[in-house]
Amino acid sequence: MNALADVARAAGVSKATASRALSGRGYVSTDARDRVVAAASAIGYVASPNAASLVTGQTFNVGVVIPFINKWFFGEVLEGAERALLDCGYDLTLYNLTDDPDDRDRIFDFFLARKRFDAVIVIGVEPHVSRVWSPLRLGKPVIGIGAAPDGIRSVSIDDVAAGALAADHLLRLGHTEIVFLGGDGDEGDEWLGSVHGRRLSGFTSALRAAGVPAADRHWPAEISLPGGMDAALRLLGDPRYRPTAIFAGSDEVAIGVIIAARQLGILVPAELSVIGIDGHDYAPMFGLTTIEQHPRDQGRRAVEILMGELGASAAVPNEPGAEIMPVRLVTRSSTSAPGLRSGEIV
Amino acid sequence: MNALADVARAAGVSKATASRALSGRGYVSTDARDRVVAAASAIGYVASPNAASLVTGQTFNVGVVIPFINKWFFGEVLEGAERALLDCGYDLTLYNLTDDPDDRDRIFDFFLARKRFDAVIVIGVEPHVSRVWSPLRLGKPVIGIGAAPDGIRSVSIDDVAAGALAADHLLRLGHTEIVFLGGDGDEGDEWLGSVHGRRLSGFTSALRAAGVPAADRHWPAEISLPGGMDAALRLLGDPRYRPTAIFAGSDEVAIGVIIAARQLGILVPAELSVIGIDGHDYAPMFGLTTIEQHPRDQGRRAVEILMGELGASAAVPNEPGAEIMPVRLVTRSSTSAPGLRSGEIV
DNA sequence: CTGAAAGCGCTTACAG
DNA sequence: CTGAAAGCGCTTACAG
Repeated sequence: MNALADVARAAGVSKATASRALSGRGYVSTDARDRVVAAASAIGYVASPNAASLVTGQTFNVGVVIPFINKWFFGEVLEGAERALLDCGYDLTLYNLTDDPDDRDRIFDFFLARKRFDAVIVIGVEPHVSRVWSPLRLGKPVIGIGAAPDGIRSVSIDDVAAGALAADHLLRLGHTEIVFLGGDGDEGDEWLGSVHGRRLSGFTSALRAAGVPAADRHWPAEISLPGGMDAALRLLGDPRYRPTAIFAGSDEVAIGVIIAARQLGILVPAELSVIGIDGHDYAPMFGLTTIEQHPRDQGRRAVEILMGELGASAAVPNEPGAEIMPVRLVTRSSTSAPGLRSGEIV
Repeated sequence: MNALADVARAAGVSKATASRALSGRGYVSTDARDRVVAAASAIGYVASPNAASLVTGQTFNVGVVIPFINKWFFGEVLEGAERALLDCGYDLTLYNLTDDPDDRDRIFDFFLARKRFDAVIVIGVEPHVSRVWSPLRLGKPVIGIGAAPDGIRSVSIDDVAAGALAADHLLRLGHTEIVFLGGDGDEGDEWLGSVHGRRLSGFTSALRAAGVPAADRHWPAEISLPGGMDAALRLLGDPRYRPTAIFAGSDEVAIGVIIAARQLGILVPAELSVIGIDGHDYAPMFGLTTIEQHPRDQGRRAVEILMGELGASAAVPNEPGAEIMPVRLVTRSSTSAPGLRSGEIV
């Protein structure tokens, strides 16, 4: 029954030697190793990682918590992390965290707490979550991507700087009537600390620095293509006030804005400039100017950091710190100097 | 050290009783159970699933193989499967299968083969893969979603019927110049057995049944929004031949077509009707007529089937069979009777 | 209903 | 370089 024992017997060695030969740990003569490997493949030996984990304490398994799968940023991060983990021989166990509070408790306190993971990656979990859940109590390395609970290190872009960069691009083109589209309606402290809140705050600071009125620049929008479209239809459909430029909190929102503009007969960029954040796969086909980031790299980088820590036993686990990944302004055809406005034509 | 022993001692019972109290298996007096539960939470006991798996043979973990994460169908299936598994107390271990052959071997023969999973779900793995890899040799329940290697049961829509349904819709509107956009360029046997090949074959059969010439109706397109756009720009940009309708193999391709048409100044549906397959989240905002399916339900259903088998030890594992999920024609504004063609206006 | 004991399939000091 | 033995943290017949 004991599979390893069968291999050992067939190879004419002890279980200990068979184990060493197969795992590559410890000294084994070339001869013995060859016999063991041959016996293993002859028998069709498949290892039981559980048994090994039980004694070594290592699971070669990382838990990943993600709030969305079918949104571009999250899907890309997940692909990047999966690839990097696989390359290191690690499994990725996926938890899709919904808004349901019971769900959160179950994932955080039950699934993640069990001794099944060497480390945990939390994607897009906002700082304020630390009020109800501290990953530190898991007692294992944790890292956030995009955002992270307070006190947990993270890999992300500088959202404040990205917001300012987008604002600067529009200001430099001569826009002053700019609206930020994205995130919740309430600008409570929690929201201001979130990814989209930080993008807004960078944007607002840049406006102020340029001497442009910065109040009431925020229109809420669900962070998705339909969400961007809906918000833009409401915003642009109101003839009393129409901005000359929109800064969308994500490319998905920005593309929704462009589609809404087309539907309303508003020319982009002549009558409306649109800039996003992401570097979405679809950005080129819509000519979208954007602040480009590389979520796959963020996923990969987070795994690298985790691996460094898991390998070097001397390292301090969960040393706080934020790894800032680069962004870049990519100018396409959705932004230009403010031109004619339909209101003025009519 | 032995965590369960600590709990047992604190509760004044044996490890056996503590185990029974915590797992809910076997008889335990209410009194003992309460003491054990109290002791466990006082100590902060966290179970080691590995140890339990080692003796029971159950891992409460399902391996999921998926070729893409950031495509709508696949993301939805994954969300549906994840939710269903979580509700059953199962973990989902994710493997993103790329085109790299080394990758395939590693995932199929190493990662999936280990005794870490109670069952395996393969998403969108085409029939011909069975020539190089048979899931049956895993010796555990396997199920496919969307497609499945030969000999493996699956949950999917009837792609042939869906293709015919789309064709019938266009034929009924009066179209005869119809092109199918999707899938590879080569129509080899392998491809014809794939999801998009089956959609094409249903489409072709329907044309023939209606007495409409069915040869050379297939234009290759990468299955994505940019892929649909590129293919449509080439197809529609050639003035020598322009169909009055396009049947896209997926909604992503269809939306790409609509965007290409806009860019070329071709009116949809007046000059070009477009129909897709999926029921993508973005379909409504583009007014896309489509054959709607529900990938989340497919993910959920596959988990149900697996759970039924894992629960009932009497059940025959891997009994072949295809579970067909319903589709529905959803008519929106992207299809109409064929009207004026730009070529004719000029 | 409860406990002592064996054992799940491995790995790892330890002694040789 | 190799093997006998102990043990990782649980569960499960078995006998009571």
